[in-house]
Amino acid sequence: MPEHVKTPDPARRSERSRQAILTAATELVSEVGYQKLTIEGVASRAGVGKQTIYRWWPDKGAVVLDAYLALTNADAGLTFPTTDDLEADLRLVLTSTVGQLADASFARFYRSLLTAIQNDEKLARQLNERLLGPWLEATKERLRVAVRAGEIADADLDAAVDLFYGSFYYRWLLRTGPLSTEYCDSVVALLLRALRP
Amino acid sequence: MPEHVKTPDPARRSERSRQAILTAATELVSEVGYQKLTIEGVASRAGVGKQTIYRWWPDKGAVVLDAYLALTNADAGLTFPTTDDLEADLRLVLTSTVGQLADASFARFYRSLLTAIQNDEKLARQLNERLLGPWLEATKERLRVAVRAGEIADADLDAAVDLFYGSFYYRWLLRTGPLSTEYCDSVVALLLRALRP
Amino acid sequence: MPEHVKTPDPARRSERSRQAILTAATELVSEVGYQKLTIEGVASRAGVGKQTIYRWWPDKGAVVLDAYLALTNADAGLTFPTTDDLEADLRLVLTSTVGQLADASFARFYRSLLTAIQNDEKLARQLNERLLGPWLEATKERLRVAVRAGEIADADLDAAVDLFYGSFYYRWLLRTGPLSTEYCDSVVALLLRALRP
Amino acid sequence: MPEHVKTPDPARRSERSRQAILTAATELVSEVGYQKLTIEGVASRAGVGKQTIYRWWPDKGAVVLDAYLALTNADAGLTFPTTDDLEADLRLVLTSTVGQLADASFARFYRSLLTAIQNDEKLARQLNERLLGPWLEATKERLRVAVRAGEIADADLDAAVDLFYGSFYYRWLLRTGPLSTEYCDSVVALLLRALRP
DNA sequence: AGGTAACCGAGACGGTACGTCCCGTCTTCTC
DNA sequence: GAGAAGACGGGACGTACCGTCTCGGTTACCT
Repeated sequence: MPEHVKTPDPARRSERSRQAILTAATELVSEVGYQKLTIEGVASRAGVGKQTIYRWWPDKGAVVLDAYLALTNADAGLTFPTTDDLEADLRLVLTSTVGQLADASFARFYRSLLTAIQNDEKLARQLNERLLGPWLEATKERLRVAVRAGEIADADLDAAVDLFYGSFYYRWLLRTGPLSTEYCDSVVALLLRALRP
Repeated sequence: MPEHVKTPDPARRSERSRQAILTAATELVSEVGYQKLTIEGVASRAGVGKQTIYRWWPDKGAVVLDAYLALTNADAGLTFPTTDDLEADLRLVLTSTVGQLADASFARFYRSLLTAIQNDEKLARQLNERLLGPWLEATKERLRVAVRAGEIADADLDAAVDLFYGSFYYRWLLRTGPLSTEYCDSVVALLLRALRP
Repeated sequence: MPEHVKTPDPARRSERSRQAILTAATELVSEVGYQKLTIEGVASRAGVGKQTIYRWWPDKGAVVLDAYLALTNADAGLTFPTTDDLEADLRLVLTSTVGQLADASFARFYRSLLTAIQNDEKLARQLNERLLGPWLEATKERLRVAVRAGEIADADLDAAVDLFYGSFYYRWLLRTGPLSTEYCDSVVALLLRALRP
Repeated sequence: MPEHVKTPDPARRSERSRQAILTAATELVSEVGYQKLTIEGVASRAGVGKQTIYRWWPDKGAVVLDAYLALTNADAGLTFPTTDDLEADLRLVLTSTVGQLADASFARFYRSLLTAIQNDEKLARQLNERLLGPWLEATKERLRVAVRAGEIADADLDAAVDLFYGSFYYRWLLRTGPLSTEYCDSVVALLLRALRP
């Protein structure tokens, strides 16, 4: 497997350029959306040659993912709220997500990301590994705590977290209805009924 | 307000061309995906001038939506399975969807459509009016039947159908896990627990 | 020989664009020279898409050749001066060429053209057919008139015209010395000595 | 006028690199021609950093000139054939040049060089000083010998050598006709007629 | 003999232009 | 007047090189 693709040397990478590119991508995805975002636009706004982008990222999806992760500090640890009130914890997670998505530019950004993974399995895998997976695991861990406390039944937690987040994202992505606090309450209520011992 | 936009006369529209365009779009979206599908490609494959497409559709999203609707005969009535076994009915709906999505080219097509609506609110509205909305309503109607039969509690049905479909689409769109019959069973089981009287 | 290269239809060609392109090329080659002339620059100055250039010309050499021919009206007939004084006729041809080359922008243009043919045999052939060949033939014809009049010997006229023009272009292209009226006189004098009966 | 351009120290120059660069340039100009030769290509083939080229040569024209001079050992003395037969001497010079140009890779090289000087006056001057000038002078000296011997008239020798070489290069550079032994004979014959006492 | 300045290979960088693809509009000719 | 065909001005693609720069490493001179 010779692979003559001449991979660049990360040690020599310009941190200044990397930052400028991620910042430019973040701004542009908020301003014009993912589809209309162009590599040329990012390069120009970042004051960077196009090649510098192509050298380190395979396509614009990868740039946008990195920009999103940088923005949300995703690689830093994330913790699921864990008080002694399961219902309140679940409600908090949904309502704070509603709060984030109320910011139109964040919403556009996140929607872009989820659009991008539809056409790029590699990107989807990365998103899962670095963002969704850990978060789903944290959610399941919170539920396991509740199971051990006897608050909920020992059900199929994989399906449970899908019900939890899925109902929510379903509305948002397919735009079948508005997201509201009441809606969050309904979802949490139904989920807890499904999981009651 | 005269509006000089010179709208074409639908009476003179060529049915032959319309069909050819929808067929070409269907094939191409299966072959190359939504992002790489081009209006020029559709026109060429359909043996049609580009103007004929632009005359009748505003953009490629609308073409793909029409192609999808034509393919699934969506405008023809759709009926939710309604036997005397609610659990079986729900399970049937999910498993038959799993069956459809197992066809890679259909999956690609459907995924394309959902990608397209992320960047086009008008398209999202149309999809809701012509496809998702009626189907969600049919689902709720099935649940209302069960409520009247005393099989399930009189819960927030809007949230309930979101749990039902959402968990499913969440997995599929975000690629967080595989779709399987067992998974369908789990979702239905949890939903019924949430709705039991 | 199927040849699926999709050749464009000359009947639909935009004359306005063609003119704009040739004009822009003429100006740019005078301003910046052949090497620094870019297709993008020509397109931009002409207010034309790049594809419109690539559709009708294979490369910038061909554009520059056409621009030169349009400038010099070369396709219109050209006549070699033919009075009853051979020496004056020959001298006139050289001195008027000196005059043309004194215009720096014309000189740059012509030099560009001759540069271009060094790396493009096809272009060289076209230049010969449309410009150099007819002119060399006209020169030989003038000499044949003189032969018939008994003014000069019946020598190898091909070599004779090469001596005539070659000495001249040799100086100019290789920059071994300046072009002057006296130099023209010397060349004509030597040539006539070589050809005297 | 301090001039802070930091000129490199020729004493420390790597002879190995210099040779490798000239060799690589020679090969590449033969293989791909002057236009398609790139500094990066030369550096890569020579196993040399680009900076090492830019440090010692201003541009690729200069590299190619040096490569040509190294190839032809031009800086070593060159002598014009001087027997007691002027006609044979002249004929020998032309026919041996024909011989050299029959080598396609040499021809491409030489043509490249002459292309390069069209867009670079400084290079043209260097070529004249180091190659063309001495050779034209040697030719004129041979003719002066003939003048002193009474073999030819005391004409304008500058113009005479231009006739001699010009006719030849005119054909070759402008590709108006083939170079052959007969052609050489014709040129020499005409020149001698022009110069006969 | 050790220190240091310069050349060297390598190659990342901000750029420019390449030649191609497709956009959405416009024009021409046919049915 | 709708439609097939496709030229047009334009914008972005991903690639190739430009000429500059920065980075260790390796000489070669100079204390």
